[in-house]
Amino acid sequence: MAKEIPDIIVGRLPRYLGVLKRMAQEGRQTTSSQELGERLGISAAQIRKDLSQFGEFGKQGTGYSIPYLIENLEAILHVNRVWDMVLVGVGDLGHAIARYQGFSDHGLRTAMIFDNDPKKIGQRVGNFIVQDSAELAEKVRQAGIKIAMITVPASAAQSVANELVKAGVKAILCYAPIVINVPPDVHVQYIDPVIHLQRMTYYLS
Amino acid sequence: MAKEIPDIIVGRLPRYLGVLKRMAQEGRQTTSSQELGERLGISAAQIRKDLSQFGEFGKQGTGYSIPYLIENLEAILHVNRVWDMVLVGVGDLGHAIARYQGFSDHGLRTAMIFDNDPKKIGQRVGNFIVQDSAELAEKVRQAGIKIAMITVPASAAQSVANELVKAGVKAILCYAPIVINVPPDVHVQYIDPVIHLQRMTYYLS
DNA sequence: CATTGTGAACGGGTTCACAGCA
DNA sequence: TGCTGTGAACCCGTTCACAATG
Repeated sequence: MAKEIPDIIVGRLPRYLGVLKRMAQEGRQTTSSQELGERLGISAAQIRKDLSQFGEFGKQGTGYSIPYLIENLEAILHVNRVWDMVLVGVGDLGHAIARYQGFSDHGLRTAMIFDNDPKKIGQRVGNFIVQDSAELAEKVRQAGIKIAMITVPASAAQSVANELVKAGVKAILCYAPIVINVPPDVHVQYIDPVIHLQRMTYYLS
Repeated sequence: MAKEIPDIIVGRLPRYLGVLKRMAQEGRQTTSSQELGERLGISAAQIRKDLSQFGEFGKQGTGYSIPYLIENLEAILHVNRVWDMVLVGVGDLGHAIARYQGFSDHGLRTAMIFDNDPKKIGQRVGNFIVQDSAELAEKVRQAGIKIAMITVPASAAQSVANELVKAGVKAILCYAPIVINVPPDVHVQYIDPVIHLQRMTYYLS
């Protein structure tokens, strides 16, 4: 792979993959850039151009084989394997994520959960026993975990992130409503409902 | 307001507002485009240009008054009031959102919650009694609610969205991992952790 | 004949650089 | 002097349009 893929394209690939998997579940075998575009609200030309960055997956006149395209996208995104993840912060949201069933079949698996509240440590949540955050760095490094989800309060998020980086984590999904500082080789994504909601209130009278 | 503001700029405003509010809590009175940029990972020029779309909020040599800029951004985003929201789907995630304390102080308030599971209807979750989805459209319209959060399974999301649209909702935050179809005057935002995570696995060896 | 893959054209978002002002 | 606001330049992502092809 000589060429650098723009991040904005990478960001669309999981969406393509998700729609394709749903189509596969519906029993579909082939699709076209046009149909994908309609389902996603993206132009057909854009989808073709995005996919063509990684190879020639389609056939003229026929379109794309859904299983074949899924297979290739999973390989591109490195989800043709299972990534263990660590969850830090077992409040209401952490609780929900710990029990979430939607990661399997997408190359992701919650492997361990941590909290620093003595009342929570040792308790069972979903299929997990809440472990002590004090042991986070050691346990995470030992397990070779590279992906983390942070659901602690904003005030604790940066120090948790520091621990995770120390433990060798390279990708963080942060639910705390702050920007965290990490080394350039660590990727961070944010999920904050307030941001999304305020983006929409702009358009409300 | 003669000019149309690009959506990509609108999408950044809530992030500016969030950082400014945190600065205000820290007791700060003024800031600069450079400092904002460093905190957010955005160039100073971009922040100045974004803000200048809406007026001249800064002072040369001094920077921006934090309270003044907050006030203006809140007005622009229409969060200088409180928007009632409806939550549909009281699973683990809905449960967490119903109890979430992070909406207040941001112009947002969960006002009612619904589910179609007879075992959940009538139960108390947070400060709410779970109401029957069958009454959703009527209750939501009567309350004049314009914003909804959907936390039902993917298979139910579209029909819930249809009900919400019927009830006059104009903004939907969808946690179900599918694209929903709505009229062009209804805004939709999606939150799906799998999308964010797979975007990062691309960069992992 | 439908649909892909892609070079070229286009458009718009970002950065630059500096005048203007406290 | 320090920092904003902004026109101009630049760059990059998107769309267009069509040759290629099963």
